[in-house]
Amino acid sequence: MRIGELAVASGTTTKTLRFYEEAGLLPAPERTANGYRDYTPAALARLDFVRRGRTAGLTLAQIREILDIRDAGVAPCQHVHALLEAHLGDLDRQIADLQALRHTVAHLHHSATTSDPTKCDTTTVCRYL
Amino acid sequence: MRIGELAVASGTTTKTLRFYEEAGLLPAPERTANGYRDYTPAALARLDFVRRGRTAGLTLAQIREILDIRDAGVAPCQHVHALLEAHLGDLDRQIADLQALRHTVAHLHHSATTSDPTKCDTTTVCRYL
DNA sequence: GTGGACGTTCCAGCGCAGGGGAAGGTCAAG
DNA sequence: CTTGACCTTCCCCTGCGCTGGAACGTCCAC
Repeated sequence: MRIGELAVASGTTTKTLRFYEEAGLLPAPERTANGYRDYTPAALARLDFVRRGRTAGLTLAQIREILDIRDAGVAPCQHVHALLEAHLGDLDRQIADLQALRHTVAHLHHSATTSDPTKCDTTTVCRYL
Repeated sequence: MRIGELAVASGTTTKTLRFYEEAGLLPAPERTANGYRDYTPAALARLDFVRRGRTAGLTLAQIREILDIRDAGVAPCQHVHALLEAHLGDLDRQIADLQALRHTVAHLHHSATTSDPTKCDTTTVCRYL
């Protein structure tokens, strides 16, 4: 399987595939006589896993950790479990932060809606912020 | 006021102040005879505005827009109002996205908690994702 | 033998908001 | 007279996940 075919099959681009190889996510494939990358179907399964990880919001570095564990012959279940737990915590924190920010902005927006613009003070640039 | 003093007074760094000047957020101040930047107290008020904008989650580019309007002698109220409204929409979208992602990750985490790790299939790297 | 669609490498840049550090000038205190 | 704390400009680096482009090789059909 050549790189272009794999790109189509995996829904990525050849650029991304070379980048993933460089980043250690995709093992360097065999080369054909002319130097072209020659992928096995395993690469497609791996890319599918990468895609699922990305969908779950994991970073490439985290996905690589999991792949490295699997490649070392160990089942990455435990690591994945811990990773997902930490990720949940991250998400909760991000959501809480964004909601707090949303409250702040909603307040600002509300005062900007109900206030009298003629009372603006030029020294503070804009009193709505 | 020298740059170091302004940095302390505004709670930023000299690096940031030069960066803001470069980015057009802070007008280039007068220079003393030896070439040092010499800030007026107005710079502090402006930095305070920048800080408030940042706290509200605005980008430096957005803050700059507001400052540019104010510097043009116009009250930026209307622009700020629209900006905040759009920002609210962005935040709502981000929060919704993160919550959807959280649901997905929570599901994955749950199956990783309740599943039997011995059933792992090596071809899919990890069935929890 | 030529065109076009593939493939290869390497280098650069995006957007965001600065940070690091070099190489040098300036000023006050000891 | 020197030390140390400031200041100046300059350019590169960070993280993240790619993307674009140049310059070149290869293969297949016509």
